[in-house]
Amino acid sequence: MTTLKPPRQRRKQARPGEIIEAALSLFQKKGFAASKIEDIASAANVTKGTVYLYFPSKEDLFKAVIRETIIPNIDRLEKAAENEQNASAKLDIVLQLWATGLSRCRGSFTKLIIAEAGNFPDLAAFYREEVINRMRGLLGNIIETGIASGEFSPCDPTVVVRTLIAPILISKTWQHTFSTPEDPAYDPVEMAGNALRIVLNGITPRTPHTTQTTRTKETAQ
Amino acid sequence: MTTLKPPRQRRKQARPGEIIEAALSLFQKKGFAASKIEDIASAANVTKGTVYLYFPSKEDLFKAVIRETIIPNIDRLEKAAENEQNASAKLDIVLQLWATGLSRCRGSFTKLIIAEAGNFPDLAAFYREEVINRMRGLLGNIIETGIASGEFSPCDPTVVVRTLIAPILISKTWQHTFSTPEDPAYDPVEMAGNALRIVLNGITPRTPHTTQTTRTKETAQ
Amino acid sequence: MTTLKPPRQRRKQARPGEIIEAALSLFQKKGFAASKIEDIASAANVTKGTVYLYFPSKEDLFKAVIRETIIPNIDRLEKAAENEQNASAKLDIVLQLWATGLSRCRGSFTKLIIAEAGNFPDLAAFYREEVINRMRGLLGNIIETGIASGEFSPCDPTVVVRTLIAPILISKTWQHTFSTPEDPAYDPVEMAGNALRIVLNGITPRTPHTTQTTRTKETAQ
Amino acid sequence: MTTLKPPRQRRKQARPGEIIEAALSLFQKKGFAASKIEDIASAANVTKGTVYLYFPSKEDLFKAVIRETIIPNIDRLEKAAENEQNASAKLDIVLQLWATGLSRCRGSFTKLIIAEAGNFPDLAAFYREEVINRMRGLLGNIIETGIASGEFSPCDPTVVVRTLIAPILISKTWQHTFSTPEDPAYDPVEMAGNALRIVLNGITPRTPHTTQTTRTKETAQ
DNA sequence: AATGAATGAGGGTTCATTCAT
DNA sequence: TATGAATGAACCCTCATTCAT
Repeated sequence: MTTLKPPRQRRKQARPGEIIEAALSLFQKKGFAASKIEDIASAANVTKGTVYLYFPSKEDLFKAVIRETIIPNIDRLEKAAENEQNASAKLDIVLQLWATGLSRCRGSFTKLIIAEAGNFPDLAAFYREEVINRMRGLLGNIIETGIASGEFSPCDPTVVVRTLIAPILISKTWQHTFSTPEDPAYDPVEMAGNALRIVLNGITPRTPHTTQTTRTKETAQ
Repeated sequence: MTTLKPPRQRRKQARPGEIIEAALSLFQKKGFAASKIEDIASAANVTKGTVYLYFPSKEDLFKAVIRETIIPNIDRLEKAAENEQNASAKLDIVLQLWATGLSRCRGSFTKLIIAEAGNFPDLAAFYREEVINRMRGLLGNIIETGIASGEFSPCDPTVVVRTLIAPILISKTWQHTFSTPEDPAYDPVEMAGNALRIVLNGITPRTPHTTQTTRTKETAQ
Repeated sequence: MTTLKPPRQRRKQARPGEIIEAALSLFQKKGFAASKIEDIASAANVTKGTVYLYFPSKEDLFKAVIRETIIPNIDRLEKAAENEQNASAKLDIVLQLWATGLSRCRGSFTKLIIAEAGNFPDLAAFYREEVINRMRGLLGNIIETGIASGEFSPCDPTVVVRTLIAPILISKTWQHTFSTPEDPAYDPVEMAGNALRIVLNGITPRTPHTTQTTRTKETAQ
Repeated sequence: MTTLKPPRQRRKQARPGEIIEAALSLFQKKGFAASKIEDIASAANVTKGTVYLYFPSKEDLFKAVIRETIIPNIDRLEKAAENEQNASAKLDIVLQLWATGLSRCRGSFTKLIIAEAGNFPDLAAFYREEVINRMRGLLGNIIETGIASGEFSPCDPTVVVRTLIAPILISKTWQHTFSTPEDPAYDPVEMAGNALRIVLNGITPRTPHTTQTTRTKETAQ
């Protein structure tokens, strides 16, 4: 088994991955400019020089971090959607999986990308193509299917997609920007559930003269 | 007439404003840390030293930018809400005005704050107190009023507020992060209208056989 | 009377003097490098530009301060010595007057000169000639007179002079260097009295028939 | 042998010492504020950055200089005093050793501290505690012992200590402030001997019938 | 004669990058 | 392959000096 290899050997193979992981963590926590190569190195249990052995510059390391880390996740969401029958259920599973992934992640990738997009325009473009647009397409298709089947009212899918995505992204981003012990951010998973419910049903009472009954009972997560 | 004043005098009056404007632009374009005082200065057609003539430090300059740029807008929103009768109208006017302000603004403060919060906690705290919390309170109160009057279904105002705010913030943030000429971001004003409509009504058909009618017609900007 | 002149007029004449006085005060308090032209200016109730009207540079202002301030004092000491009869009395009056002058002065000139001698060698030379050497000569002559008349033991006047001067200079300098509320420096006047007493008892012949023995022989270097 | 070690290694060990030596020299020559880190660095044959590799700030470098240079000397003085029998001999050995140390030292710390105390109170306090107060205590204890044993006349030890210390400090300070080739300062060692002799004869009880003879003739320089 | 807005060289400090070992 | 000592460009900020008014 690989785990039985002598540590030194394992290390050699694993070095670049360990450095990327350490860099990811630091970039998420502090942003690109504020993450020092030396700190990344010591988080990966190597020294400064070693980082430069594998990555020609800090910027290249940053790009490697982005490329290695995000893309694999989207594939899973697409698979999951296919297994559901109706549009609501598809929306639900995609949003839940996505939010759960975000929630488990210690830092915020979105935040990082937002922060550095100005300084790394090509990275932002890469992220838009590979992540944002794929997510938009996935959710947009589900909405369109729902409209076609009468499950949803006629509406602009693009708008709905953005209204669904935004609270989740914001909740995760907020968590690393403004949350304090007294005023914690919502968890992305919770926020995803709430957002989907509101978007599906709205907050205006359905029947004009009916007392609003059970509507919000599902709110409980 | 002011244009007849000697240039030196005119400058003296105008300098702080010019510097704030230049700083706003650069901060939004590159973030706080990555904006060099020297670049801000030359964007304002002065030299480094002049910036320090009016602002004791880079951080103070940043706070001045927020104070001059954002806070006055929030005061206006609070006034506007008071003039409306029902909760929907209040929400509508507040969101429209807010989004219009954002739309006119060349950059995105939210993006800036998100980007720099980790490294400059003071700035983030200042912004949370002076901007975020005031917006949350304003919208939250409107929602509560609406619930009390039966205009809205019982729901958690905090959640609704975040669901309303998020798309607007995201649309503005996106605009400075990912938008390209071919794939422009939604304008905040448009997004605000859409988000309010969706949140008020939801996307699930109301009466099984009713056509969804005119509600969305004002959507077009 | 001059005090009846309109203030504006008086000011104009007095400007350079007022600036020199303010500069003296600040230089003594903070040293040359740490005294800002702007502070000197506002201590003299003028603005920065005005200082440059009278003194071409900070360094020139410093030199003017030295030249205008110290020299007049030495003349008085020489006069005072002439009025006393024996050498002890001359020493006493000179040291007391000198120490009193130092004591009244808020800062320490000696300290200032010591501090800046390295950066202003020509000023140090000027001070050595005009102040130090004149003081040494004055005191040295008194000692020599005293030796000649039998009032003092035969000794090297130069050494005695330095032993007399040092504690006074140090006391004043210390006051601006190390003294704290709990551990205040001696006043120069007090120190001068003590030093003279100790030195006099050392060089004044005792009773003619006592043998002073070997006590200090090991002292020789 | 150490000289065979690869230069890089040797350097690593030697760097801090080389930097301290360079700093000592520059601090003494130009004072603390006027010594640029870059100049210190190039005097030690390194660059600015290297100085910060070993010392976190200019002020810390200064403290290190004092610690390495002065404090070890005081320890030696205290040891030396313990080995002598009577108070005069203790004073003699302490002053001689101290003055010899000062004499060998190329610059004057006292001068440096006097010059910078106002602007860097921390440094002055550090020096007062670690150097001045220890010297005062050491000498003061010896005087008190001598008074108790009848070796000295009753007197104020504090005053005597200051009268003893002052000429030595001044001679060293003068050397770096006013001395010229034609008018050199007394060497601290010589000054210490002279001061001790003068002070001892003042505070040592005489015998009524001894003639004070030629004792001080060797004093002549 | 006086002002004070504006300048810009320069200092302390940080940190990505290099390179001898 | 890995190290870590050394570098030097760049940033924030200060302040002596200038000059239009």
